[in-house]
Amino acid sequence: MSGETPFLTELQLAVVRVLWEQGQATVSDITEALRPSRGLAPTTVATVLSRLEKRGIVGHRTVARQFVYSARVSEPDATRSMVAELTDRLFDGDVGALVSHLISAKEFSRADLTRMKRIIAQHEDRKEAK
Amino acid sequence: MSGETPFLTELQLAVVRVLWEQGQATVSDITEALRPSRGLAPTTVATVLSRLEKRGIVGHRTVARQFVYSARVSEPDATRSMVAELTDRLFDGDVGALVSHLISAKEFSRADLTRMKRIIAQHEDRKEAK
DNA sequence: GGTGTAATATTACATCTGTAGTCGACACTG
DNA sequence: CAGTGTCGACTACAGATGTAATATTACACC
Repeated sequence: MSGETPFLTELQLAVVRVLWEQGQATVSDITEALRPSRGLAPTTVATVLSRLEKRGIVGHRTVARQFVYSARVSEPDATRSMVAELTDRLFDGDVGALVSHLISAKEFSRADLTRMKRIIAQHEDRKEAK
Repeated sequence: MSGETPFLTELQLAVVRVLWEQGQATVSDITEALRPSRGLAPTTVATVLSRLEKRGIVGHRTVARQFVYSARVSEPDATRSMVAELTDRLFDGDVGALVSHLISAKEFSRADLTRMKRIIAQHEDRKEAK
């Protein structure tokens, strides 16, 4: 189901993010939203959108002669598949290895570690309860 | 120091991995190593290698008229930067958010959670000792 | 010293991506 | 009805990547 892993580039992600945030948006809406950070031509945004549509990442309906785009992939799903993709590539799918890497690789603050422990504990509780 | 984040594609990673594993290797060594999984032409491997060299990911020295390549980027560093890249892209650099996502997104086994806690504890000890 | 051989260098080409210009259609304004 | 502004469609083009064929070159061996 659902289809291939949508791996989004920085720009693609920026565009889809606007859709996630606003629910739906026209080319100009998105161009505007990205103006501060990117300053792209409307045609550029349009091109990106049609390519994303070809991949099934977004869809559109026409309203008053204008395309109103919306995301076809939820943010959680996209995030999940991208993280999964990297986990596969780098850790052969072993999520534990990723976590391990995260913890040992970077200098984590005591607070970070505490937070993680809390997150883990919460998850355990949820499991427990079930 | 060190430079830009080396984001490696699947193929590039496969090639560099051979170098990480074998320390150094010629084009044919790598072609051979990847034959089972990919079956690439030697020229393809050579092309990939020279492109990687242009990016500073690998380097070579000439021995008996043959190029002996070796990685210029360590596996830990490459892994780190790729994970960091994704963390930035998806979680705005918040590693805790990534961990949180990992834990809640996937069904982790009790064992996984335990393992994580152990890893965290170990890390804390190391900090403590310091 | 000519030749075959092995390895590198060069060239090729399709696809994807970032980025955008231009063209054509249509609706609204007078 | 003609002019004009808006939008999407189409075209363009450079750089990266996957994939490889072909050209060149430097040796080692007769």
